[in-house]
Amino acid sequence: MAEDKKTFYITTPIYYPSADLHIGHTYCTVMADAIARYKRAKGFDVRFQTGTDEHGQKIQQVAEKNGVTPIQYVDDVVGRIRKLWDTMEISYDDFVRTTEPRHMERVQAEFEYMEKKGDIYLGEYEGLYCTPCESFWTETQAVGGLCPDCGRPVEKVKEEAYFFRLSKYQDRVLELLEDPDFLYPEARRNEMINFVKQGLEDLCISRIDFDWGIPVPGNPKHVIYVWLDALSNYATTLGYPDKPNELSKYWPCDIHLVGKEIVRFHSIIWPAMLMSLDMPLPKHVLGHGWILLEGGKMSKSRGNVVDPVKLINRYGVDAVKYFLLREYAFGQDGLYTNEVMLNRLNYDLANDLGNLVSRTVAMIEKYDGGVVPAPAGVEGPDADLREMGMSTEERVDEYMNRFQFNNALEEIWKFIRRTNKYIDETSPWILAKDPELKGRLDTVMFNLAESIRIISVLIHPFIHNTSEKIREQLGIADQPVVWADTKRFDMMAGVQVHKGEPIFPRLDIEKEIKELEAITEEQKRQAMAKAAHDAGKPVAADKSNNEPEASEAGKPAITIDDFDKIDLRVGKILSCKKHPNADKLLISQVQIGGEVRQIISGVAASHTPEEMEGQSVVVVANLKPRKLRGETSHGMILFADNEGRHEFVTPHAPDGNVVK
RNA sequence: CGCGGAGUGGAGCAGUUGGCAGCUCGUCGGGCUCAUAACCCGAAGGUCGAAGGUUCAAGUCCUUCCUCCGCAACCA
Repeated sequence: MAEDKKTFYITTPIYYPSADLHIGHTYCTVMADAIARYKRAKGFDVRFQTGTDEHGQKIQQVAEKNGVTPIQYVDDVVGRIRKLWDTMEISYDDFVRTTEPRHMERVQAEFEYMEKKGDIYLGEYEGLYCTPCESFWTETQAVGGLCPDCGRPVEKVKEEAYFFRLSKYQDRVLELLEDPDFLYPEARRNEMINFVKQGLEDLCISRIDFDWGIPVPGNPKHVIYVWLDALSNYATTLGYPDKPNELSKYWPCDIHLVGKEIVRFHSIIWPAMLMSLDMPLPKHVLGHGWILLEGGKMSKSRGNVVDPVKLINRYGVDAVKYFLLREYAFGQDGLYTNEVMLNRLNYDLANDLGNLVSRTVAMIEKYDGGVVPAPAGVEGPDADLREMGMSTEERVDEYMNRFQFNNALEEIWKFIRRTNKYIDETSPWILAKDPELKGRLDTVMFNLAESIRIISVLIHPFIHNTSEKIREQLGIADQPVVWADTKRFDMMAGVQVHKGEPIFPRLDIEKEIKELEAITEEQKRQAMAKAAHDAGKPVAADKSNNEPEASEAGKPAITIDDFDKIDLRVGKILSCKKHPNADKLLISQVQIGGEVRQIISGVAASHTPEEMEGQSVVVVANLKPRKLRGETSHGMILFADNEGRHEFVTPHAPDGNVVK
């Protein structure tokens, strides 16, 4: 029986450990975990894989900045990522790191296979290169032939590189995308079809300008670049290509769960690679939406990242999981606020579910000495309750098959509310007053115990700790959680219940919001203090510093001589107009002493030209002139960055004055 | 015409293949007291961004337009 268990393979993306993860990554992993646990409950032999994508230039650079080797750097971050998943009780079966030999060797084998087949060729990658920065830039990035990072001129460089014949698979990929079952949601599918129809170019898959990667077999001055390395993880861990039996057990993958930003790589490039490798294609790619904050996307530099650890410490793993799964519609972006989250916890978990368990167990203790009585007969709302209880599983299953976690949970909660209503309908406290109605009271208590038992099974894949707490109070903690038991209504008679602590204590929302905000402020403050602190000493000395906030917010210390190089002047904006050919730019004529300069500023989102005119400002006067979308800017007007809004820095002195 | 997303009762959102517009919260009124000031019932509240069109029938399909939001170009 166990032999012919159906298998099910689901993956999350492998995350890039250049920084710690935030609630967006948690969201994706929690969904994958819920699917994995659900499929296990349904009897599948599940393989759930997550991991980290550890190569590439950015890791190499961040590690250097921190004065450690790349592997030391990623070991540290990956350790914290694994700890996060442990804390969240993510039930992954395998955690892949692209720096592991089992992965690297097999990627090289793939490369050789594809090369032998003629799908990989050595060509020339042409780009604009800035030697001091060791970076390539595109034509549009390097405006005016200058490096966007350091301002020095870039040179056109042709570099040897390997290419994958992506174009060869264009028609087959298009065919795949036209299968409505392959890629969800539909909006993404249309987007991808459109993209492919515009034509696929061959993909550059190697680099020689950095070495933190998997060497190209037979030509080790090249390292394999990003996608061939990263995407392969889904198959290399299964033993591709040397262990075909293990591979075929779980391959093709059932679900690649990914964020919408990498749908393209998973629904176009990865299938094309697999076609080249003569491997079966994954069955589904699911692209989920983003969790947005008020005012836009989460971003480290804006300091508005929601830290999952903070929420878990305060409210528990199940609360965070429940919220993520219940609140957002799959595939669409969703808004996060503390208030929305706290409301969910209170209404659904504390009021509806937690309170239902409390009141039921309390009544069984009060009326029956804590032992669930046997039912006497069916009447009134009994049949409706039982029918709904035993059929909820079907509706949950339907939604889960369409990856609609929010609706699946909503179905379970409909039954929870139905059970609360049943208590009102039957008014056990009235039945308890009349000894002749004891039989009826017994039936009611039994039906409630059965309903809650079913609920405990239904919620188990999503919030298993809560399920176990409920089963503890129901007195069935020692019995295995069996999915098929959601179809029964005859298991609770004679069971001894135990009243315990409230499963979810009710929260004081206003107080919690205030405290969460205080914590966020404190974290921001610490990050800034740390950045300032780190800036004061050589970076190499601080090996423990892995916080990207620090490197982004803080700048290295400079001397007074460095500062002296900058010529700061007071200027007065005489006139201002919008840049005719750019959304964010304003062009100002600025009086600086006897001179009038044209200076362009990227502040159109914060100020109208009218607001600019007449302002006194501080200007960097000796900045090299530069063209911006066709207009020359000679200098820079300073603004204070107030959470994205540019505020004027106003000097109270005549124009032309030196600022020092 | 750069790419994409969104505009649905006070708020946040669902609305599969077109078939009487739903959910949670909030508001108002009522019920109950077993329970975590929880639970249950009822009510008010929407020209589904605008205008055309297809259809017996459109939030749902087509066209045009308006407004927001990401990304990209650009933020000396």
